[in-house]
Amino acid sequence: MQAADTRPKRATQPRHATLPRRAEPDARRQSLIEAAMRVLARAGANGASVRAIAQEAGVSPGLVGHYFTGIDALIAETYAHVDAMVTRALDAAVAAAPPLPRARLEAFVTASFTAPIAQPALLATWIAFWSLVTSQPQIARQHDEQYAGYRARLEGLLREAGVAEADLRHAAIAVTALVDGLWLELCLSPQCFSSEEAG
Amino acid sequence: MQAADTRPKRATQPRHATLPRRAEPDARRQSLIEAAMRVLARAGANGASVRAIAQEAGVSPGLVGHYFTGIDALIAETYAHVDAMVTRALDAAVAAAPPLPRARLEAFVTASFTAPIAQPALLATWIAFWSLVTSQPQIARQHDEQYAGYRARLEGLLREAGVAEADLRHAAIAVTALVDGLWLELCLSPQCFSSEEAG
DNA sequence: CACCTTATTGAACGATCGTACAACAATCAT
DNA sequence: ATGATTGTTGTACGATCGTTCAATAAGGTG
Repeated sequence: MQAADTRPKRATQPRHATLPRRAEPDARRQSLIEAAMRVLARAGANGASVRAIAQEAGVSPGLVGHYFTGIDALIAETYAHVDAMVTRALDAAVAAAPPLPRARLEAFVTASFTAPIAQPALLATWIAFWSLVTSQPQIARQHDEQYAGYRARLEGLLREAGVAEADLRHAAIAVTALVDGLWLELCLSPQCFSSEEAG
Repeated sequence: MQAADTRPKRATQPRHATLPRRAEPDARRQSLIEAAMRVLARAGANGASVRAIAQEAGVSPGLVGHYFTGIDALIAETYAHVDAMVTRALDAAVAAAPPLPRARLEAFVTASFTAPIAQPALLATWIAFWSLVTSQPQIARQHDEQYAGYRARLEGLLREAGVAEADLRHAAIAVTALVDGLWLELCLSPQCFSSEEAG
């Protein structure tokens, strides 16, 4: 099918000093996911193309198709990676708090507005992922699972803090919504707040 | 420049019974904005192209460039239109409430989860707009203005309800965040709630 | 009627998109 | 060394993107 012409095949562009030319598959996958995060943060959801991400990772565009079924799968895995990072940061904050239930809950909430979480750079990842939720059922399922995990962790903290079992679900939903809403406002327009508390 | 061949120029596709062939400019603009809303709701942010919107409106793709400077401007105006619709619905709900300050505030909040506001179809408009906020300063300014208007209206209701002047700003931000977070959860995963209240 | 204005069309352009695939290169087993 | 395996490249393809623009059609004015 291809128009078979001269076929110059030599590679010329220098790699920008990241991974060895032939890396272990896991490291390469991770490298692509992290490149996707950087491109999403810099260029937004519209600019996160296969070519841009591959160039950011210092590899050829064709390699993306070798590790992921498509660009949507890469974005989904990027979201899962960010979600895991957030979960890790929150768990660490809770573990580092004094063993009082109330303090652990507050550490969970305040950690959502500091550290590696509250940066507007992550917003583009969420937006790119959300834009796939409505159209792709598989993405919707992934979103439900990750959100359920978040709420389950929060419900555990609320139970420790003495919230009645009947109100547990509503309280977790409310706190989640409040945190998400504040986080969204914080990312979209950096203004006065970052020291709010809830309860 | 064009390859001048036979030039068959007759339009063949029947318009789907909307506007006269030559409409008043304002009506045509409105028609394009509403078509953009439908396409955003159906195909998401990725599928909202100039051609898809023009076809939905029953016009030629070139007409979009005649009424808007570009697709980003069309999305921005679509967002402004949705924002105006939401504002109108909220004001109507407040006006229809009993004249007690508390009842007016509750009407404002509960109206955010009913009527023409709480439908997941609007989420795609917000997402498409948010994806432009980080990269386009003009869009960011528009977002700030519209959000400030929303908060100002809410602050007025909170002042009537007896919230202290010092806490007014924080309370408005918190309620806004809570409403936005709940609305976002509601759109992303239709589950158990829609009868929550705050205060 | 002719004339002007302008809404509208349809096609073309260049750019970029996601994906596929044959060729190349690096590592490992033998 | 030789061959097998597979990470990796570079390019090509078809599709679609946003935008532009001469040509056309419709309405208003004289």
